Amino acid sequence: MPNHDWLPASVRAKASERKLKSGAALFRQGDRPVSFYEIVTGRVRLSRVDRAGREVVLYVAGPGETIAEASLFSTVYHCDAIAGSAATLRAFPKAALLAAFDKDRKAAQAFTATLARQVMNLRTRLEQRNIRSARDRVRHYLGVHAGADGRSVTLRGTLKDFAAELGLTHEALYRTLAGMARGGEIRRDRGKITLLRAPKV
Amino acid sequence: MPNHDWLPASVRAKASERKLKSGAALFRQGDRPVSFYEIVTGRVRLSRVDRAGREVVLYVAGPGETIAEASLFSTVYHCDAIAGSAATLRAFPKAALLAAFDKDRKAAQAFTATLARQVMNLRTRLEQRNIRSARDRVRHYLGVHAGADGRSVTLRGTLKDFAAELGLTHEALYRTLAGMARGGEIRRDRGKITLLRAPKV
DNA sequence: CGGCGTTTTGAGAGAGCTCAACATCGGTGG
DNA sequence: CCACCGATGTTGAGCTCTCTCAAAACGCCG
Repeated sequence: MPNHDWLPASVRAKASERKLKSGAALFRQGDRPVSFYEIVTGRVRLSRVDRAGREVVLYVAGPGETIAEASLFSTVYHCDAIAGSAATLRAFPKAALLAAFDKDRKAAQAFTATLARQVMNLRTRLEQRNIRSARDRVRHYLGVHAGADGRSVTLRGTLKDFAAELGLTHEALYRTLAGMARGGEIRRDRGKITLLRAPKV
Repeated sequence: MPNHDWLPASVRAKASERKLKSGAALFRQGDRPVSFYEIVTGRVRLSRVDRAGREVVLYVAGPGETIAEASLFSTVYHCDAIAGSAATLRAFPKAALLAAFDKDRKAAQAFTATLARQVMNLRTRLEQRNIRSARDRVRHYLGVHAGADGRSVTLRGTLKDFAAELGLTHEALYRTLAGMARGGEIRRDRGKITLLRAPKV
């Protein structure tokens, strides 16, 4: 979800880069939001600490994803943001963003549209996680992400990344893909998966 | 997430009720969006049909949830909406909504804020689904949804509903809650769960 | 060549799912 | 008031599937 689509130039001009070491905090619960962040590289996890002192991870965001959208509309962060690896981020000042939305209705609408799309994407991923079977989960993914031809998907990262996105261990995914390929359901060639025939119901 | 918060009166006035029989389509992929819907009762599933003719369910929406947010900003629906049971919906004309946002900046911002909150909620639920252990999933839920005192949660619906929200079978949830209560970790009294002590790591 | 991360395959165990039976509760009507 | 009924709540037993731990082949880069 590249944000270059909807971020007005006036805001993009005010963006600043920020680097975090692994384990460093971008912000803490209770801090006042001053910026909105896009992750360029690395991972940042959003988490809360419960009464017992245990960390509850809410989300792990990767490259291309944004965090703290909702905080744009609230006065404090309601969770911590901690780098899970060395990470670089782009920070967009909250004030500049809100000002831009106030002046530029198109920008505001584009931002809203982006959020609406995110909502639908997240719902789709949520539905996927309801599927227990690794094979059906892969099928669901292929059905949702198939390209224009409706039969092939190009993977962005490694298979391990793919496994994480599917919420499976990489071993389970390897086995599942191998099994589907053996059964003639899919074909794999370096980062691309093609649906060969309908899975037997 | 009651939408009464952000829907301006001018739009609410234009809302119309609509009833669907089980299996009836609310809209089909490719249709032009004319309305934005809130589900009052029943279930509506969003799905696509892949080349092989198999239905891929993207999401199942229940009472209180809204569908087709993103379609407000696009010219065609990109999935089907089909009633999974007898359902009643409230329809808000797309044109009225957009017009209201254009006139009333507060309404537009409120809508955006609602979407932003939804994004965060969905991310939280997504993270929860990454947790395999039923017990840890319950703990995560309690940690996230604890009330002001940080130790108690009041369930809205039945335990079966709770199980569905957690993505567990109701049997697994019964057993887990019983086990946690037996171990002195929580206390249950009709629809309310209280955290008694920190779970042993 | 040597090291590191990804990909792949193996074996075993645990945890939740499935099927099944039963208890409980609230509403409905005779 | 009681019998009936459906839905929720509860417990039992077995099974399947993924996770976990382990190890080896493969590819890439210094």
